[in-house]
Amino acid sequence: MNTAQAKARADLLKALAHPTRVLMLDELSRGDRSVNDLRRLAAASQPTISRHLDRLKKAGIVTERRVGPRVIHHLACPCMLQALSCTLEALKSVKKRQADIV
Amino acid sequence: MNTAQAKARADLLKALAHPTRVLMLDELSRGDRSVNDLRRLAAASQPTISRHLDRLKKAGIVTERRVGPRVIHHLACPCMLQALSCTLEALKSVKKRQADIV
DNA sequence: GACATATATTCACATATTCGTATATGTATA
DNA sequence: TATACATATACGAATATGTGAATATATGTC
Repeated sequence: MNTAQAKARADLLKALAHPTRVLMLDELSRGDRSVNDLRRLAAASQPTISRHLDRLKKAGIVTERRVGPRVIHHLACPCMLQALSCTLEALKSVKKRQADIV
Repeated sequence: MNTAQAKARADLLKALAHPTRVLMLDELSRGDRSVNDLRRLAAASQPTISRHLDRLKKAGIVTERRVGPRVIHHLACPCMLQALSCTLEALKSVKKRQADIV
């Protein structure tokens, strides 16, 4: 892997690497959602949610379409869900190892 | 998914989300490596490499053992490689979508 | 013990990220 | 056009992250 490739991958991972965005992607995996829908998930202000979504859009993970006054968001890269499920497995593995040491 | 779970997952993703650490994990997927081995991959100083490794260790993704004067690093969480391969697929998907628009 | 090699830590600084408040924009409806 | 609702952007402050230079620590060899 070269440097440019590594940077592109790291940028994609960064786009995921925030608790609020993790929650958002998990929710979007169950269907398209408006900004307000997603806002209810996280304890954050509306502008904050809007910016997190913008980040996901810029990374190309999420797309949007306008329906009346709302902007509906769609998970354009379902493959990124694998990265999420993979963190769950990793967490289990880390916990298990720590338990073995103790 | 609750907030604590989302934070734990995001922390794990953050540990991966840096070009140098992406390169390191890719290299460690092919076998255990010393700090100096990994240093050759990335254009960074020795202290910088050391701290990136520390970050991976604290996240539980990498373990270390001392062999003589060297510290050998081992990928303890091969499951995290899925997150890496998944970014490759996502990058392809994003590029394809952009090409379709153009 | 003196010295070379391998790795870690401290420090100071630059940059990036995240956030809420305030404000602007877009859309629908009366 | 006036008003309400949904979403986006600008701004400034707090915090986190990344970095190299200098230095400290650990290990092996002579």
